[in-house]
Amino acid sequence: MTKKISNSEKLFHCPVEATLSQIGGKYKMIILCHLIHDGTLRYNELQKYIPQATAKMLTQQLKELEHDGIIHRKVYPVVPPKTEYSLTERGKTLTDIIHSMRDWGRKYMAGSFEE
Amino acid sequence: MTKKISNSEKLFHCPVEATLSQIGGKYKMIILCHLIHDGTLRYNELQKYIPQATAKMLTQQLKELEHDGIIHRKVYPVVPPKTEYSLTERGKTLTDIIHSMRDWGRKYMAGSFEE
DNA sequence: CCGTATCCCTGGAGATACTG
DNA sequence: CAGTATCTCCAGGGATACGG
Repeated sequence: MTKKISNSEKLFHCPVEATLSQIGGKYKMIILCHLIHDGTLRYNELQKYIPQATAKMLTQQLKELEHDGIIHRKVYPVVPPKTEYSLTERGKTLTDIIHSMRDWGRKYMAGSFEE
Repeated sequence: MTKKISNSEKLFHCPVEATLSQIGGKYKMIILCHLIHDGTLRYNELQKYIPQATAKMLTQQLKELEHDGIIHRKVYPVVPPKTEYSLTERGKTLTDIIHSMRDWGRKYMAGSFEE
């Protein structure tokens, strides 16, 4: 059992670094992109959207986002299991960033992603 | 001598991934942040701003950004050498993204970076 | 379905030394 | 000053198998 997870009390040299400490993880911005678009997503829906991430990676990134108060994890005690991920209020404040990234990709990387 | 450098012709699952393929590198957004703020910076000025990046890493990230047409590298043939980095027109289109990240950091990570 | 636990390997990245 | 060239290491992350 390791503690780790996240860098509170670390000092950064500029605000962008501080932001990256929260959403700079390998798949975090992509996760946020889909959550912003769809509102709520189940674990396996996220897997479908982000097939390049293994289950281990996806789980880890989700855990960190939850730990940092960016997303909310709701487990339904049913069989088979059901887990839903959604943005917290803090998470919703990241919408501007993700939207500007999405818009830039559409405009300047057109044709390099599936429409 | 390896070719590598950059992922043209790769297909992404969403526009955010495409954007990240250009500026997702470890220090790229931080480099851009400073170039947007200062306009033009010399190599050693960037080193001062980003001390956690080694010379090798800084050079590599700058090369990739140049290769992707995001920054411009101007070498002055003087002694001692002088090299200036600045944003290309394409690079300037990333201003929205970096500014929204900077603003978010200031607002929601206040106190975690040197003012 | 929604994850965890292990094993394992590679390439990302640091340290160091050197050059035009 | 502005980089390059090597060597090295370890931890980020993939593959696989299993558990509630």
